[in-house]
Amino acid sequence: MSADPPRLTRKGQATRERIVAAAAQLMYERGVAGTSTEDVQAAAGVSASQLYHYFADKRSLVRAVIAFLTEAVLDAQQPALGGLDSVAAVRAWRDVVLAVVRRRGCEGGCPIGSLASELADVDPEARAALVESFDRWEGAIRDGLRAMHRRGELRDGADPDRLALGILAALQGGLLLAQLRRDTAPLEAALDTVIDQVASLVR
Amino acid sequence: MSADPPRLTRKGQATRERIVAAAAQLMYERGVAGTSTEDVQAAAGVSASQLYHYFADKRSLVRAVIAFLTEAVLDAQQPALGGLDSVAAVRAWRDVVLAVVRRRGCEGGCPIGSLASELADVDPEARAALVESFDRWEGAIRDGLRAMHRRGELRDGADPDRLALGILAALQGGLLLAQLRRDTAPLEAALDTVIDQVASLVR
DNA sequence: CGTATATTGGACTGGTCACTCCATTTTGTA
DNA sequence: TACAAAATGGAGTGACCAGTCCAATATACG
Repeated sequence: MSADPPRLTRKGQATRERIVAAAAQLMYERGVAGTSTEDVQAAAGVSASQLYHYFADKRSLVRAVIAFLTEAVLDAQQPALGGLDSVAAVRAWRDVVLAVVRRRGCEGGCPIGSLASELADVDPEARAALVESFDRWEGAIRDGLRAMHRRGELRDGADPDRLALGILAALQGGLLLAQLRRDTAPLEAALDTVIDQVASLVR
Repeated sequence: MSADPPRLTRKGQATRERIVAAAAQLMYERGVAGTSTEDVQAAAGVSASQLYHYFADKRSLVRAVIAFLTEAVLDAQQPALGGLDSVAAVRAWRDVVLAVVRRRGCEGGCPIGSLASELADVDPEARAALVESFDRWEGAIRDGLRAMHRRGELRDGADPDRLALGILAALQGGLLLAQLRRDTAPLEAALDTVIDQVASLVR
């Protein structure tokens, strides 16, 4: 499908990463449309020819940013995200997420969610990449709940897959409202509501 | 605070509304940054001087669009949104929301939520307007749950205000995931999870 | 009817943006 | 060391875009 990528020198790799990191930061703060390639050049300390040497166009830079932010977001939740196989673990993860959000003063929302909202209907390739990002996130939550279910800790009627989706959606909606109101209360309410529901399904 | 608004002729009023409706449609489909004032002019069939006769600048047009879409979104959920004072009523509202989303093929997400994500951190006035929009939405949900609580239909431990926030967040997150995946399943899972939680708190 | 005011047409502008081009320097490797 | 490929500098380009300007027309109202 894709042609062979041009070989990258160590220096080239470093430059490329600097560009992606700078772009990710700016696009998170101002959105993709609000970030010009010139802004990225200035922030990364590179010239136009460098940026376009490593990326075919702005959209392919955006795809690299999606990959970069996906790793950053999932990493920031580790190790809590890795073992969500008890209500206590889920509540601990909730606390980790809230700490991250508080640290940045409720600004910025979810890096992946913001990109998803902006790009879902205007950039099909970005959308596909974002679907994959959310699949990984959802998968991590689902694995924990499935483990609980397998061990018989959840009632038979409970559907761990749907609960995982419910938790992820509550997180995204809670983050949006927290960003808008500059207050973590909506995020706390959202997560606690779905986590209480999980708890109520424990035998 | 604001100067007296220039008087509008019937014709002027109609022109102004045509501009707002066209802008709302385009900004919903492509985002605010993705919609140029020239696009709006073409879609509304007006000239640049007309647009800038009725709106000081693009940002004030955006504020009008927020008001317009807020009414549209809340209206689309009536009368279901008005009487959410039983679990059955909440589930009926859920079905109304899902019908709306299905009708548009899961494209577009939430008109207000999308604007919130794009504007929360870059346009303080827009953010304030969007906070008000969500307050109205949340208020409608909260009123229903409070009525249930007042009538003693919810357990004493239940907090109707937090539940209302949880429902709104689940809706927003579910809409985002549904938009991204082009599938209503995430929205159904999100809403059902929080609604089941409400149901589990009924005496 | 007459006049003040609202509405409209449409060309124009200064700035920004994504992206290109070509020359030059640096790096990997035989 | 020599050479091919990679990396970089930086000016340039055509398109687009928010907002302006002034003249012309339509409308309200005394």
